[in-house]
Amino acid sequence: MRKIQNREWLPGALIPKESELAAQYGVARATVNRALQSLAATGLLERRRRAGTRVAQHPARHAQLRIPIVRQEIEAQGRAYGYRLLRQQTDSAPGEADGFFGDIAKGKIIHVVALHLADNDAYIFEDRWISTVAIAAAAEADFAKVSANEWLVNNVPISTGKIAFVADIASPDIAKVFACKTGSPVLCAARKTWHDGAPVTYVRQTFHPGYRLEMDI
Amino acid sequence: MRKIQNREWLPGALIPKESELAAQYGVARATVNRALQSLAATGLLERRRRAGTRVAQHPARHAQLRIPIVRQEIEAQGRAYGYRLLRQQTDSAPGEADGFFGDIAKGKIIHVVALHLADNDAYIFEDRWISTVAIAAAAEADFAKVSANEWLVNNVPISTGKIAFVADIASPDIAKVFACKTGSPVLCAARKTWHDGAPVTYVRQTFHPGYRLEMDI
DNA sequence: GAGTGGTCTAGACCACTGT
DNA sequence: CAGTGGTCTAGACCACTCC
Repeated sequence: MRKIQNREWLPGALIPKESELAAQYGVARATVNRALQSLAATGLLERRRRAGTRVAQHPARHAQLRIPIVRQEIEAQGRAYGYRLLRQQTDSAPGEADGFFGDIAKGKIIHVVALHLADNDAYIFEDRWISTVAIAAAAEADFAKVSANEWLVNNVPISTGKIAFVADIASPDIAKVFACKTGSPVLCAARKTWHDGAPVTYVRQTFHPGYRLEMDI
Repeated sequence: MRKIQNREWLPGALIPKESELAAQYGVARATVNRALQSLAATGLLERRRRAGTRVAQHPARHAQLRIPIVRQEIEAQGRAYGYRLLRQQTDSAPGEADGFFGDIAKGKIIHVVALHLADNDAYIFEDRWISTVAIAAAAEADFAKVSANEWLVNNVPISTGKIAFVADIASPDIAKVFACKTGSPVLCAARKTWHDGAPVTYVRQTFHPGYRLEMDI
């Protein structure tokens, strides 16, 4: 890393092979290997068998985002977490989910609208659709007591997912929730999760106006 | 991972120690160690010396965001990348950078305003401040030919940074650039980078309306 | 086909931290 | 202060892929 930062090894340059570095630094090759793999994971190096290891052409590093678990995020700020269920009903898949739920029947999807609070201030407004096909137990869950977020974490096996962040403006309903003007800019996250290839839940979270999504590079 | 997904090991549970797993699976402890470290890196496990390894209470996995290199992102979509310098001048630090540049004198900061284009459509509007204290060569650079982004990548040692995403609304100027209405919601990224503890550059990028920042979980 | 990185092993010592 | 994970070593074999 020092040699890359000092530009001794320029972007695109081929660096010595593992065995040479091991000899130069007087360490075992396994140690060199772990170091180089670690740098490759952050995007500083590109490695290919037989072709060797090169300094990345665009050594922008990868950023890691810890997906915010709402309760933890709020409590980490020293604020009191609150949760309020606004609506829970069976529903059809939302148009914006864009085919996520495939042809799952109307009665098989639960629609939960809820609000996460920090010290009684609205923090995140959440629209969530849960498939009872993938998660049969969800049909009997009472999301008034436990947030759907936490219920799913505690009852559903780990799944894969995709998340997208977009900017939106507060609709009149959202503006009322956050006590802001209609048209205020708000950050939204749309998240889809699957388990075993089956759609589990689609969530659209609207963060309070002024929210900053921060991460390290 | 299978045992966590099948809920054999529940969230919060203490799992066997490395040496036991090594015996169970008939592999070396170093192999178990690498596997567990890998799962810990994705957020599925939490490990502490002496305390052992536990399944994470909220096993939401970490999302990795590849910071978009603008040219690559656009070309990956099969669109032609374009760059236009709108303004370049020495300037003082912007108020929004919030003390990032410390007490660096007014004449020591270059302010570059530029536009990244995809097939001649405005894609990202960029306001960038570069410290010539950290990067003396920047004073002579001509950002009309090369984007500041690429110039920095090719001339500045790798640095650390922070990035924040916020939602904003298009100002009249921004709206003109993107040919959208004033007040349209736009996603913005504010990025600070340091080298050797010294501030290097502060960038505020405004993405075109409708931009989605996507990542995998 | 040869050379590179990928991965594993068996063993060792160390650092941290909970009891 | 004992037990856990963290890290290193020396050696080996394998998989891939470029020439």
